Amino acid sequence: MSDVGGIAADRLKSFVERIERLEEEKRGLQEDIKEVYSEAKGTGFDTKIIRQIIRLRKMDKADRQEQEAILELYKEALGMVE
Amino acid sequence: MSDVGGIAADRLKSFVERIERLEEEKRGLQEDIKEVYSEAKGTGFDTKIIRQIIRLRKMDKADRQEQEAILELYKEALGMVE
Amino acid sequence: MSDVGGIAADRLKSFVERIERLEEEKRGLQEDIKEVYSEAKGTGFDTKIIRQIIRLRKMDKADRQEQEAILELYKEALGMVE
Amino acid sequence: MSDVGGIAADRLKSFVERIERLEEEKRGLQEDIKEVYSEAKGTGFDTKIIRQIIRLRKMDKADRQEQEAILELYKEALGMVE
DNA sequence: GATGCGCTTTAAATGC
DNA sequence: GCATTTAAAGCGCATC
Repeated sequence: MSDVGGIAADRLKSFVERIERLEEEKRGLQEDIKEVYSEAKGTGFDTKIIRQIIRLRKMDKADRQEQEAILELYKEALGMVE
Repeated sequence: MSDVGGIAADRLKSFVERIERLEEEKRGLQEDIKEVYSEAKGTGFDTKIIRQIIRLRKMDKADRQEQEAILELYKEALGMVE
Repeated sequence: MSDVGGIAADRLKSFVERIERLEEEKRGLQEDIKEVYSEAKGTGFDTKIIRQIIRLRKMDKADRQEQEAILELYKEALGMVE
Repeated sequence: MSDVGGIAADRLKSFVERIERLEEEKRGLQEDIKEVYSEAKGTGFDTKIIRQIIRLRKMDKADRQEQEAILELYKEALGMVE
């Protein structure tokens, strides 16, 4: 039986291993994503822009506009606009 | 057919969607991991400890690999490999 | 004297330590920067926007315009503008 | 005097400039580090090896700290600290 | 000798 | 506010 210093060692080990396995799979998907970007790049696309596109599609439109408004304000404050 | 402003819109769209799909799957795995932590917590484990164990195991592994890599480099440096 | 397996151990050590010292200083500056951001935040500024400002100031204006142009193009290609 | 669109322009400017100055210094240190690597290379060392040594020393240190942290956690878990 | 590419490192953003 | 995750920069390398 597996009680070590009041800790259920077997259960703990099981949790740790499950997590490690899932993380491994996750890493695999990350690789896949990287490959798609590579492929896109190889086809002549700019991956940085693709990333932006994906981010924008994720982002709520209202949020986006607010962000831009604040930025404008700050730019004005610094005389960065004519 | 799909050329918009000089850009192969179809291909671009395909890349974007593939990435989004993979990211979706990744998010799913992330959820799973979170659930395992929850479960562990529900069983009375401290997730902070579990996280640290996992980090440590990862480091140990990386460490070992580094050690081997450096050994290789030295062997090369000393002409011990052809 | 310090020749170990054909390697000038003393010299090597000296290089390593110099680099580590410089990296230490660099880390110190990074801390300082973080503190300035904290202070700005405490004064009510939005650090995310400050970061953007700094990035923009760094960026060559021409680059910026080109980036925007490309982004526009891609957005059009995906029908993200009306 | 410095209120522009509701923003304390002077303060903002001051923050931005402080950060830019610190970043400049940081860049200087980065240069220095690069030079040390160059010098080492000029002396016949393989910079790849040096980088690996440094990485390894960093890891060892982090590892040690992790070990201690986890030990602390376990001690806590076992009620060995007040 | 320059350019592009991939990888490592560093910075920024997100989520708890 | 901290820890994790994601994005961008910088660097060295290989190639032409």
